Amino acid sequence: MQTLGTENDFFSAVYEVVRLIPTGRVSTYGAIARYLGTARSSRMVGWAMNNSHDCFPPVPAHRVVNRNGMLSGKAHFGSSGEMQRLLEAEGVKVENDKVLEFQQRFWDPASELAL
DNA sequence: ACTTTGACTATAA
DNA sequence: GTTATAGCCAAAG
Repeated sequence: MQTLGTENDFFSAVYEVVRLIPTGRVSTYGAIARYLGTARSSRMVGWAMNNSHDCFPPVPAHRVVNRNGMLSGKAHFGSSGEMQRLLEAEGVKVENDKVLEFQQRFWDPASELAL
């Protein structure tokens, strides 16, 4: 599935939103799911990320963390600390698998894109 | 077609 | 404050 952009699949919708996350910012599964109208499908967002490897353009999944700001999906990246390394490379400080100043770094599509 | 799972979240103790 | 449990939806086995 190449998801050419005209896809209306749940996965594709997630991919688009995640790609909209600015560099140096992070978002949560719940926020994305809620923006898509499926607030209670936060788990599906993560699942979509799992398939994100088949999606193009690549999805910056490292910018998506759980509501607690913890890198819940870091284990799914190639190497240990890969996710954290990417975040730090974008200016997002991470410590103990948790985003520092998460609330400050948090990017909510429902708020940022709603204007 | 049914069961299990999963990168979550909210609530209860 | 943390830890345990339940609810949730959609896809994979």
